[in-house]
Amino acid sequence: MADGASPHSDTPARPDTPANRVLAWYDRQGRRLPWRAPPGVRPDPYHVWLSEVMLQQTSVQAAAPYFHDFLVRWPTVHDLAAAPQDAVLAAWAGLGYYARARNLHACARVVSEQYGGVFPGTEKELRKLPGIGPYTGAAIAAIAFDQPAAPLDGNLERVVARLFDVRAELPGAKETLREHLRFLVPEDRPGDFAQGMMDLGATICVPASPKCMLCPLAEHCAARAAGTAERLPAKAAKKPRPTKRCVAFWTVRDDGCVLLRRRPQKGMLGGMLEVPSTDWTEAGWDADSARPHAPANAQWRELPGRVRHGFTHFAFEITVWAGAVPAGTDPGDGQWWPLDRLADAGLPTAMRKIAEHAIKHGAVPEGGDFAAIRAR
DNA sequence: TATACGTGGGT
DNA sequence: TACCCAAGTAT
Repeated sequence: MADGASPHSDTPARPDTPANRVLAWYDRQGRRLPWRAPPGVRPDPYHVWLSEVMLQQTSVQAAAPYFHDFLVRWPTVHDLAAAPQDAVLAAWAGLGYYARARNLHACARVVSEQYGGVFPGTEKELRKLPGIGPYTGAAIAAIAFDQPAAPLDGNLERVVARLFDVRAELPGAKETLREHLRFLVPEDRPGDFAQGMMDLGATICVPASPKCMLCPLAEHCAARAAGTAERLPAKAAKKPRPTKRCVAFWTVRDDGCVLLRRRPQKGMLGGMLEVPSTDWTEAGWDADSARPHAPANAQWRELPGRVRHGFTHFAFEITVWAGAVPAGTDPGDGQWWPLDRLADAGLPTAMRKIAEHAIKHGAVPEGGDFAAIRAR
């Protein structure tokens, strides 16, 4: 809760520590985020948990609309726990890192069924739940339960590395950073301190061209004194990214349905719907090698161009074949999905691109009014 | 410790 | 265009 000592207050001035500077700065900013409770109000652990999972490796801007949608749809952890997994995955579609959605749902079920819907209030207990790792456990403990925990995310890594001029490479330097951070965390308002540090990293102590002139910690900052702030934290070099290719089969039934298939629970896009395709390989496919993988008998037409999509660890390049099949065609291990409800399928972005590509090239049933079909 | 795992925006 | 980066976790 905010109680920064005002000039007219009888409260003795707080010592000039980095934590107090961050807290004073945090109070001054008054930054509002959808999941942030007003000053002095203890936030709902369900909201804190939901937002923290959505924010894992994800920007505030991307997560915000999903956070809102989830709360409207599933106001309590019991509601989320009672939802079918397919619905949760579809609602998560487009946000990425789909294991988060599977773990979110699993976690909701544990909290609902084993904890009576009440999130545990300690880092240790939180860490046992699916999808809650070192960062998220500490963040929930600090923000929702006022525990003196020290969440260390990408923002904090950067702020702490600069504050102490830690030049060792990440991820190796992480424990060093954690040690430094431990001594900064205040007993009072640890949650606000954590959020203040994250805000600082997001708005002032940014990766390129940090705004040191505006920084409340500038006088304490060793990297600023040494002139190294701009290039910290140091990071290990990354591996080159291969390209994987496939042929995707856009299979349209003449009553206006398209064939989709659910992916296995583990691995890329686990549990999500996809456009059936060959395996994804670096070698790629020619017509003769691809044809046997088609999900149905049809006159296949290769659509012009390629769909390209960038994943974290490989580039994805898709050739789309379109084919029409009659009503009654066996979906095999897939399912027929009405084209005019494709937006409800919850396709991950790569698959949405394939669908848009096919629709753009007219691969829809003849006669019907499918011109306005939109994926997603 | 290293790798798999999405996506969109910024430079 | 290409790379970096974002409130990381699981294995």
